[in-house]
Amino acid sequence: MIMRGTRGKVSATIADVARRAGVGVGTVSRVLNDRPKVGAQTRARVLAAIEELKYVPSETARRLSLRRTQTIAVVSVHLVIPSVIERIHGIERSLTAAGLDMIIRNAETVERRDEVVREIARAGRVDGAIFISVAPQGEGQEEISASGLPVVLIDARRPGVPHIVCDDVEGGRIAGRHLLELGHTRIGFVGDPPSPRLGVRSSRTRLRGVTEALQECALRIDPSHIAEGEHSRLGGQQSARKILSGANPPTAIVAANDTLAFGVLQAARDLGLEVPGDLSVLGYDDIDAADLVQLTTIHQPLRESGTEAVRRLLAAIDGTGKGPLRTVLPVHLIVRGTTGPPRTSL
Amino acid sequence: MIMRGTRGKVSATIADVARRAGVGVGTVSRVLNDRPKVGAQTRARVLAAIEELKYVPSETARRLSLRRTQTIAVVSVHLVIPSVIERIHGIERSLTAAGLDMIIRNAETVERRDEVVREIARAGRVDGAIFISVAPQGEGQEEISASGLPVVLIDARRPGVPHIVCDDVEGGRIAGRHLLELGHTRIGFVGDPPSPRLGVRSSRTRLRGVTEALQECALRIDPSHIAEGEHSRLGGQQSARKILSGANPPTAIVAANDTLAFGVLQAARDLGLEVPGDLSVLGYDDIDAADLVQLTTIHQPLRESGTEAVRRLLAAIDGTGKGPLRTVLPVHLIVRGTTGPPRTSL
DNA sequence: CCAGATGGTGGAACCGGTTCCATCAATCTC
DNA sequence: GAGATTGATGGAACCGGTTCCACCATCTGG
Repeated sequence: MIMRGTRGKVSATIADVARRAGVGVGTVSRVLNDRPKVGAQTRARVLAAIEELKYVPSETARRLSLRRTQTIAVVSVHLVIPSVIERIHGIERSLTAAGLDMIIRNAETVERRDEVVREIARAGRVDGAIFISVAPQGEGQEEISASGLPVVLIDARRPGVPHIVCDDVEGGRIAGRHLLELGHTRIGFVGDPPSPRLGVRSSRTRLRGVTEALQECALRIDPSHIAEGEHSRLGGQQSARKILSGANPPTAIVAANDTLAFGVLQAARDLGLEVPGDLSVLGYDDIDAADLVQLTTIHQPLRESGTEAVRRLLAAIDGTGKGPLRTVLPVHLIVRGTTGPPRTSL
Repeated sequence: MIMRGTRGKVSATIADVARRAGVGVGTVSRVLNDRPKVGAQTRARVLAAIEELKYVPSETARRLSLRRTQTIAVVSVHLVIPSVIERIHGIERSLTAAGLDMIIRNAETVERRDEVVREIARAGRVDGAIFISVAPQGEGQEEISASGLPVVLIDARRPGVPHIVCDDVEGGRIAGRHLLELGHTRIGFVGDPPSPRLGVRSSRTRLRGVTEALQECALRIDPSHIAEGEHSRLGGQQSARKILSGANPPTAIVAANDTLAFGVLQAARDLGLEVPGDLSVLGYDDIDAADLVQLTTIHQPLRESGTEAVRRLLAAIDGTGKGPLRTVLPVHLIVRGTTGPPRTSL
């Protein structure tokens, strides 16, 4: 048994307004959309009728007629990752300002992602989509590009699709240089699981930056000082333990994100290592909790990445200029308490 | 210049399918909605036509026709509060499972809240709304209740509106008892700003629980050991500093949420107090970061509160039974490292 | 003074679904 | 075997906007 529109009073329609004002529906529509060619008195009469009837246009009818949903989809990995939340926050603000709705879908697994992508690709569900740290791939990508739906990626890259990224290589370099300047030479890296998962590789890119910084000093990372694991505190902890229990452990570890860095800190504690005395730890993202535990980290303009993505998406939807395929946002170092000179060099 | 539906190929409509299958639109609709009274062969033919045309029904047209938006609104305070995020996560899961869309609006200020409430109250925007730690008030409340829109509140109470809350009094009691059992007698409390702001009072309710626990032992809280400030780490820090700098400071502090508790920890560090030796700190929420800093806290079923809210809202939308006006979810204590016996009693 | 512009206006057609009603054949009932 | 019931089906009407076209006054220039 389905209940339909029975609740509340049925709101007035544009026809009611037209009748009340003694004009045609076309005229009311013109008034509503602030279009010219409406006499001053007529306009006043229509406005009065709208007021009296407490008329509010039906968004749904408008959408059907305009063939625009006024809604954009945000697809992200697990909704609890702090950096993702910050980005969504930026998106939300811009979208609201533009009078658009946002629906959120999360894609924790590859299967779920493909399902979500397919759903979105269906014509008419949304006017555009923003992907955060996920990118459509394979069949899903084909479907979505065939549908012509405007898409912008954040923290992900895919040939031919506009994307907003932070300068991950530079971030890695900055991290590496900071540790080098402190006197570290044995530097480790804890990252996300590698390749194919959800189509994002920022972890690897940051590693590349670190590597480059070391190369400038003719140093390199011992392969046994690199570990990759699940994007979680536990993952960071396990990776760090593996690295630190080796024969000649590093004196500093760069983590691909703050959550992993927290795990590294935990591992250090477990092993009785003092931070930063015995081990320096450097995170990435500068999420809220980083300040809490005094984590030195690379700050990314997370919220800005969201607003920028919206700007690009709206331009694509309106057909107003394409803009560059890639927008790179700057990052910078925030020194707190988890990095310092290595004990041996004191 | 407005671009209309010009991008991508125009997708097939139900009429195209009907023509292709050589049946009427009514029949196609019946097949689509899995309704009976369709012959087996006819159904097969229709399905074949759908397949051939890659037909996907227009959600917008469906909504207009059904007079249902298949969308619900989630209104929350600041989108960065971790407990809010967790709740939204629960909501998102349930809603997706039910095939509904969710739009998120945040209401950081009273003005913004009223604006959002008004927007939502407009008939036809959404089928229902969930408020998290905010509640419509005043004119907005009237408008929304006049519109007959189903609403469920989480972590907020308003007469006559169904709401999901955790047992804040009991949580406060549990917190109080835990500290009493450890031997504390001078217990302080750091909470959110008091009354009218956004219409939520859980901070005060938790305080009441603590007070009750103390009363069971014929103790009470020294009024100078209570402080209320902004819901942020800084707020907690300032409140704690005020309390701890008094003449006869407490040996333990209960915070109304984990974020405030982090501020309290910071204040303790600033003042050179050892935790839990000189000061025990007890949080509330059990957010992710609580584990990170080994904060003893009261665990609330945050995600579950979201799923429960959706369950209630869907029931209200379908008109299926009203259910109780108030649903209270249980809480429990998680002992970690920030609480211990007071030094004086050792 | 008249053809042609132009501002203002009404309303049909359309967007793409759902639903209800009329119709018709097949089966059931007594 | 006539009348009633039931299953299957087509299609018009409807949901509530937007847009385009036809039409009517005015106003303008020649």
